[in-house]
Amino acid sequence: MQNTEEPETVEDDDPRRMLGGFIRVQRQMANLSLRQLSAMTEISNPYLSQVERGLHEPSIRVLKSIADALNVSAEILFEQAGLISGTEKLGDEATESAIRADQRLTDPQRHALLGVYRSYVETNRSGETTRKKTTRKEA
Amino acid sequence: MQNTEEPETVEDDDPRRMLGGFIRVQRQMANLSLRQLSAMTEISNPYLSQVERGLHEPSIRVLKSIADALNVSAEILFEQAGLISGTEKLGDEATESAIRADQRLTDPQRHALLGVYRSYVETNRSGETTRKKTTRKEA
DNA sequence: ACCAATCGCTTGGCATGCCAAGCATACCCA
DNA sequence: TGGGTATGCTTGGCATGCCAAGCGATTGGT
Repeated sequence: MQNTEEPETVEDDDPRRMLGGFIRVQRQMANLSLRQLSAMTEISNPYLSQVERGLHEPSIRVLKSIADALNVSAEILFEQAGLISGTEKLGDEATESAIRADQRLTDPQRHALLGVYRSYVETNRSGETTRKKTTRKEA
Repeated sequence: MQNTEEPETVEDDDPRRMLGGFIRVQRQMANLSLRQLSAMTEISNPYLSQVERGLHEPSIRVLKSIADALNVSAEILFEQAGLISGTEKLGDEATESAIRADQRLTDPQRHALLGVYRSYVETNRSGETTRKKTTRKEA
């Protein structure tokens, strides 16, 4: 950080703050102190504090153990981290991915469910007005 | 590095190698050289090389731009990275919440799809034949 | 035979992740 | 009033992420 003074907004990187805030809220909802979460995740409490305030971008390992300890599906955390949705077409594919990865389904069931899902989407597309369909690339 | 000698097997961390290998395969399938991928991702080619060989654990930012450039949905990469291993409960929630959040579905469709999904899960629970559930646990 | 281009890889180093130790505050109970 | 314990935060430094520069091997055109 080159910010020697001025307790300004971080303004450096938004996603970090969003992610941190989200984590903090989740932790508080679970009635956990930083040290308690620290014990569960094997991550030091100061670092957790910094992550929650958006001062650091946690590594994958850290992010996963946090998600794990807070009982938040990792995908949701990644979404918050700006990984998955955002500028992507993945919003559309999220459901498909989830179904594909679902271990509670047999292969035929998976296939059937995907079929139903796609038919719904297709139906809506044909009778739809202006749907926001951002098919695009990222810089 | 606590490995003072032995330039041999990495044997240090498996998931890293798995992830790296997966990325390398994807890149080669797309017929891209390291430098080409480097240009697309804005990540240096040496570092990509190291990641692919499992010498480093890439940050979220890096992982995302790789997934992006290779046209691989980020979730799949995370799966490979051992992040989203299916703790049954979370897998369940992932699918349901994905469906619930899917904006391409109308409310009745959402409801119907959830119904179908739940009935499948229920069916499997009573059927209970071959269980191939990879119950992953980590240190 | 040579040079040019391209491949993947190694190396040195700056930037950042992450932690151990310690500080300040607030709440309790004797 | 003073000590015990809980909270979140700051700081110094080791470990790791990540990159610019450069190297040896391979291919192909002249």
